[in-house]
Amino acid sequence: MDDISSFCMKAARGGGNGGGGGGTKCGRWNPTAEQVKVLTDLFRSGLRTPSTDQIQRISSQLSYYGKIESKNVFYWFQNHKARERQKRRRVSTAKENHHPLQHNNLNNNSSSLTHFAEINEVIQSEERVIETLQLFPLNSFSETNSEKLRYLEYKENASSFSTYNNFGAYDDQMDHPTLDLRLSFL
Amino acid sequence: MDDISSFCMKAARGGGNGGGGGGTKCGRWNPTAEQVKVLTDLFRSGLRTPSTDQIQRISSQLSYYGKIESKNVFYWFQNHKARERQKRRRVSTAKENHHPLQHNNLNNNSSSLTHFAEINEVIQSEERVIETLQLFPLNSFSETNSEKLRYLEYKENASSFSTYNNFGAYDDQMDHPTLDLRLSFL
DNA sequence: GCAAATTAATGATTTATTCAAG
DNA sequence: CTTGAATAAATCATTAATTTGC
Repeated sequence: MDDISSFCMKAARGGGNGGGGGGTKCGRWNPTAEQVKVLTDLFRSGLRTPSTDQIQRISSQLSYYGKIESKNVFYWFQNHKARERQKRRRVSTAKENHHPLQHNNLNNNSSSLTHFAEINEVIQSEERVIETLQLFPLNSFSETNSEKLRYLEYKENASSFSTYNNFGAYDDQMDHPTLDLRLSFL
Repeated sequence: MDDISSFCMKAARGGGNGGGGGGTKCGRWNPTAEQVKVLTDLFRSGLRTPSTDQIQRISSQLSYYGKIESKNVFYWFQNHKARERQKRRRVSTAKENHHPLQHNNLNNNSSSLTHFAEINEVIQSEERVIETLQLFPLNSFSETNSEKLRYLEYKENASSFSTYNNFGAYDDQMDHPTLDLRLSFL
């Protein structure tokens, strides 16, 4: 609880911070433009999870441009990586019905599985619920048979599988299919 | 029988992949965010090697979100499982001699952080970064046996890190830099 | 022009996973 | 079955941008 932030001198507000200047804002690391540039270049070059050694070197080098600690470098890569991914995901999603779980989860007795509850909630949006198609019927035929099948089949029949794949139907808005993702083996 | 893959229409390339966009890229399956989410949730819920039956149902359901074939589902699980394992293996490569040193460190400015593994980059589901790069070969501080620190340590030592608000003196290598930050690999 | 108020970015923490070892 | 190692996702919190009223 000894919070360091207690004795950080609040320095010049506004006017940007001096890169290597004297401003010692303590609250949190505030990277300089040069620091950000180098970090970004490293990231773009493919570095995503620098090792300790790398972090220390980066930090050491970047300290020339201003105050910085190793942990800042670590956090920067963590955040940048995560947010780039986030950004990509957002972009790739055309219509995201991302509804926070609210209430009634139908009468699924399988709601004991938290993940599934979430999945169901996400997929079946509030608007409309059509038909429930069970991915994993509780009374599915012997899973033993299914397991032994394995997907070596796919390699052989890869082409034939694609038969029933509709393409072109994914663009228009159909009713939301409801995935009933209860696993039979659970 | 009828091979779909033969008549996939080459559509708009670039412009992101449309999750629900119209592009019908044929080259390879490009999962939408929703598809990835459902698959990931299934995986997290314990599904690792879906049966043929399961795969078909999953594919059928996911086709609502975009083009998909059963084989894609199959391959996804194969790849995801394998890559998760790979990732963990890489991380725990040097874990052989696991010595817990979550104790008070930070005595040595350089070696307080210890434990390591060598992950320069981990492959993400969508992103690929495969090049290995050296950060700053100029100063070959190879004294570190490439021991990577676990950054949980940073959290623990956060207070100690922030204790030193000195900037510049934090690293023993204060020899300024020459700013030779040219990234050797750039 | 300028600050107070509001919003957007992003640094820092916490939490939930994964595989693998014991 | 439990625990260790190590994230990555989700979240919290603080700083910078910006908007707005004067």
